[in-house]
Amino acid sequence: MSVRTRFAPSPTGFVHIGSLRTALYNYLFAKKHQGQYILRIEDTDQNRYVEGAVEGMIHALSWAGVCHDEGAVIEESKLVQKGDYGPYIQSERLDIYKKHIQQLLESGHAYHCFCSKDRIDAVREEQKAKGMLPKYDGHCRGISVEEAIKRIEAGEPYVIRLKLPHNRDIHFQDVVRGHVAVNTEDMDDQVLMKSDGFPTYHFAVVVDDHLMGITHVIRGEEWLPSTPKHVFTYEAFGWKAPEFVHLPNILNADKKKLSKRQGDVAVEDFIRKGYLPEGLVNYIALVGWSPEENQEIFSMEELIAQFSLDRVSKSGGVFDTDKLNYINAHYIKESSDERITDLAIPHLIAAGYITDLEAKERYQWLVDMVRVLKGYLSYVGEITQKVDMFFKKEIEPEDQEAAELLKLEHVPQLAELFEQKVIEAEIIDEEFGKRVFKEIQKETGIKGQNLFRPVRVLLTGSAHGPDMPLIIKVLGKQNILSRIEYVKEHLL
RNA sequence: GGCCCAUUGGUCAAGCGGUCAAGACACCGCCCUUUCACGGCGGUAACCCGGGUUCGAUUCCCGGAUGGGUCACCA
Repeated sequence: MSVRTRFAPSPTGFVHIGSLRTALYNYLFAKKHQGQYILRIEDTDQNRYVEGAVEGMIHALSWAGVCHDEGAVIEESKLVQKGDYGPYIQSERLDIYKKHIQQLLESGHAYHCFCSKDRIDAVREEQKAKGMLPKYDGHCRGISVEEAIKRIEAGEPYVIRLKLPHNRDIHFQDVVRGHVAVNTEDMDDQVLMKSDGFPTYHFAVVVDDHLMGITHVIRGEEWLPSTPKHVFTYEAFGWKAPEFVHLPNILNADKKKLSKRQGDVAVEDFIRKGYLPEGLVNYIALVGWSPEENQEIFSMEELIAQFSLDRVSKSGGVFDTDKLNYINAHYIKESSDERITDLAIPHLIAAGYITDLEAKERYQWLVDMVRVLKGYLSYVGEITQKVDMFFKKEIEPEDQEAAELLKLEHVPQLAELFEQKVIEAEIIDEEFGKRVFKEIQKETGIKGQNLFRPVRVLLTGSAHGPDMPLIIKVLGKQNILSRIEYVKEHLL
């Protein structure tokens, strides 16, 4: 039987970085085994409906290159469903759940519960006060189907609960944790169908995973404690349970579950900042999984080829932005100048450096600038912090070091001579930069750091930065001349 | 608190009874470079604590400690 995996998010608005990894592992495992990877939307909580969330999530996932074979997809900007096991949106499967809950009711594995919220709360309070595990007390367990029907017809609200046997150990094998057993006394008669007619997660996952032929349930470790309920439900249906694979959490620097308070957790945040999909995916693949060989940089194809569930870690890993940056910087360096330029333009516009129109008119110039800066970026959005030297009109020494360089006694002479060379130049390209330094050196005897560094400050205000000839080329004649004029007038 | 899970350098992690305990990020130093990055080379730095089992435990077992997860008509 071919492998079928699924990523089943609840459409609450964005894709958490941990969810991306879950989706990725599902995808990698399926592809590795020539199987299918499915996207199912778990929208059984009507109170949590968020407009456009599904579209947003699909967008983020496809940005990352984690593409599903079946499920909700966007075609011609419309949300449609693809595959033979649909619908893939749980709110469209209500009749399926109704049919299946009936089966459990008939087999005695589930029962109607008419307890009010108040009663249940009171029971739980009392249990807590006594130091007991708060759980449903089984008040309605004994209600017969006939009585239940009567009460339902009378309009009483109800839920349907799973009827757990007493004191029984539920066993299952988790692919990453191994054997796990939980006693039913430590479990609750979980609500399967809510009073609004929607299934709970615990019921819908089991029904859907079975009906959709899912062979491997790969999900976050927060589901580990509720897996016994699912296992029991499979059993109640007489179904074969899939393999369970519970992934360790991704943590904050303080080792707590990655949360919004402490920085970026949504893949949308990383897209916005200008991370490349290859970078994020490559990094995230490495938190919770390690390859056999000492490899760090992986394309999606390589990940697919090398991925294996038995190399998934058992314990949570801290999300390390430094390492993400390192990997992302690698991909930025490998990318074409045009690609990075295209990504950089919105940032440059937002920062007010260029307008929409200029982005088009001066595109080639922007590409040249990006070529100079590319090697300095961890993520594309960072470019707005590095680009000032190409846009500013007034050169002021950036720091003490730059100011000192400008005070050297040969600087006026240097400025004069450099300006002259630029005025005479036909074209200002990289070669010009290289040549002019040689000429000045020959004519004046000024050389090495004494030559390059003051010129750098003269032109950029900074004592450090990218290769001078490159900067000279990007700056161009007019810029260089006006900058030297400014410095001569104000600073020398 | 009950239950479940985990524990190798600051971080990600390899290791699967005998190793000088890999590698990467970060950090430090050197080289390259007019400078800063990049790159290259090198360095600092770890098996949570007790008991067992064994000729021998980071590796296996049991306790403890610590951390995390979970205890909803949310997923």
